[in-house]
Amino acid sequence: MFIIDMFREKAEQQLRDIGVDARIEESKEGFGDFTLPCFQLAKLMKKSPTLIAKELQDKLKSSEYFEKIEAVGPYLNFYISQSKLAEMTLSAVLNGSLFSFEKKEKIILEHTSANPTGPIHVGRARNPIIGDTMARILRAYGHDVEVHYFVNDAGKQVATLLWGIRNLPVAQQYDKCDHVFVRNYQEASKLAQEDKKVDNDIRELMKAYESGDPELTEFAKEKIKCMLSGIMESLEKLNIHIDSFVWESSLISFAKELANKLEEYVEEEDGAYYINLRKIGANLQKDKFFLYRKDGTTLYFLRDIAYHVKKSESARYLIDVMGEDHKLHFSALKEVLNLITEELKLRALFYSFVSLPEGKMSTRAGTVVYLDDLIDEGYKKALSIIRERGYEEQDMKKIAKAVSVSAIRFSMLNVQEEKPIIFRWDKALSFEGESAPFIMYTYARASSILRKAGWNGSYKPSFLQHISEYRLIKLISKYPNIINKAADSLSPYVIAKYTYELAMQFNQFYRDCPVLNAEPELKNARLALVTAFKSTMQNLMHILGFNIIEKM
RNA sequence: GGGCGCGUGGCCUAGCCAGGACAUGGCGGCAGCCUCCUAAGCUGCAAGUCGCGGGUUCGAAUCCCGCCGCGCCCGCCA
Repeated sequence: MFIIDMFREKAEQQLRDIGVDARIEESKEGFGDFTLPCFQLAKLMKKSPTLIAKELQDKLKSSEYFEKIEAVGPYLNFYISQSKLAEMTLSAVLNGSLFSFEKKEKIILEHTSANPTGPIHVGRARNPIIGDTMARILRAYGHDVEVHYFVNDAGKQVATLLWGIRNLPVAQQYDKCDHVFVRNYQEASKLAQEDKKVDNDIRELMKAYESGDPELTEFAKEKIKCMLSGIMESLEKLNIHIDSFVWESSLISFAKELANKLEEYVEEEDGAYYINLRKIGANLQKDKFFLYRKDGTTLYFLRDIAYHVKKSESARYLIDVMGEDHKLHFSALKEVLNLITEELKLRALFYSFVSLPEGKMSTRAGTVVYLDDLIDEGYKKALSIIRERGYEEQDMKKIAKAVSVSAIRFSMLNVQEEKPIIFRWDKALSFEGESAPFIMYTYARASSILRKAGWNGSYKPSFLQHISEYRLIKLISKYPNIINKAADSLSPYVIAKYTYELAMQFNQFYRDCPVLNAEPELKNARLALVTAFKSTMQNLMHILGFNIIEKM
């Protein structure tokens, strides 16, 4: 059981011992640690809540776990024993048990899966950042996570890309494929809209490709790999790593087999085939989900079903990270999978879009900020700030890189996933206040103290009496609860908020409690706390995908 | 038109699922703090009809109903 829950349980036990069976809540700042509002009891006992609180206070004694139990108006407040909490928390951190969770399930988490038709832009970047962080959270919580990227090399978009590369001049301004071929893709899709013949050519190309034309397959493979490596290069800069790429084209024959198995639910319209979800009892805003075009080529819905069935063969728990535009698709997918697979846990982490102040991001309209450019700008900005502080050249580069990468990740993680984000340069690259550099700076302060102190490892927790010490300890003790919450609710932002809060609390401690100049016993106790903070922070920064640096 | 989500000081944001004590923090603004462990930090001040209107409740930012605004979706695209 997590430390803080143990204290809660002890408080509830003390209440049960005097015949009160109630759930206590966490207090607001300044009212102890736990509280029992007595309004409900007042109704039952037909007495005023204030009187009840007072009576309960008189019956309860302070204990090993609670140093004070006090009635304030209609509330009964419990104050945790500071030395007990300090003792338990510090030892849990220092022996590592605070950070270790029991082994859990095998999970396949899919994120990004961006079409390999152009560079990742800021609008899309929320997906890999959320997805990668979610994977790190689940791992920290004890799950065995495999991260997937579903490569769309089978749809119309890709046929358009291939047509564009074959039939239009290839620019040479960039060295990365994604920045080069995106122009061909843009131009090709524009032409396809204007010219029926181009559209037809692209459809023919798609048909030939799907039927397995060897020369075309080879060409496509090569180009898509190059696009993908450009995308991955961008993602790796942000410490985002994919374990496994699954190519859609490899699933086409399997997808067709599956479609046959679903025969009884499939209907035909003008030569195209769809699955009728009403027939399987689903109640969505749409019943017809098409599996095949009338030319016999497969559609994304069918291929995605096939992909999920494949995944379910190696993991019983699947998580998809995707934009809110996929909600209907996902609901339908889930309905179909219920027919085919048993005991599959399939969950989605949806996020809202990132737009620009002037509106939606659109590659074609040119209203787009590429991730590569954001990373470059961040690096430049960080470097210019550091230059004024006089570091060695190689340290400066390392710090600038760490700061920019972490700041970009944090700015995408620090908002609830379902809230839309309007991208602003100054906010995405904010280095002050609620930001990654603030967190990193705080960590560096702790590192600096420990570097100078040379602690021998002994400490007596009872020396930690200051309110700022206590608040820091209490926050550290909640680490497992926070990981638990983020993992179960699939909410990376919970970790971002907690990490920020922890850093903030350390800064209070830093201001109020000098470490190096303290009396020996107190100094040792504080060094234990600083060490505990640093370890906790290290875990959190790793989960957030920051570059961890000791000095800045 | 229907479905899903969002609406909290000038701007951004937490709390909402599991209703309770003065609504969390940041940015920006104003006023301060480096003979003392890193000032990317810290302190103080100004600034809020928690979109609007009803309801439930001893008590509503939180739950319910209705409305308004914004986003996304309702493709033989992915």
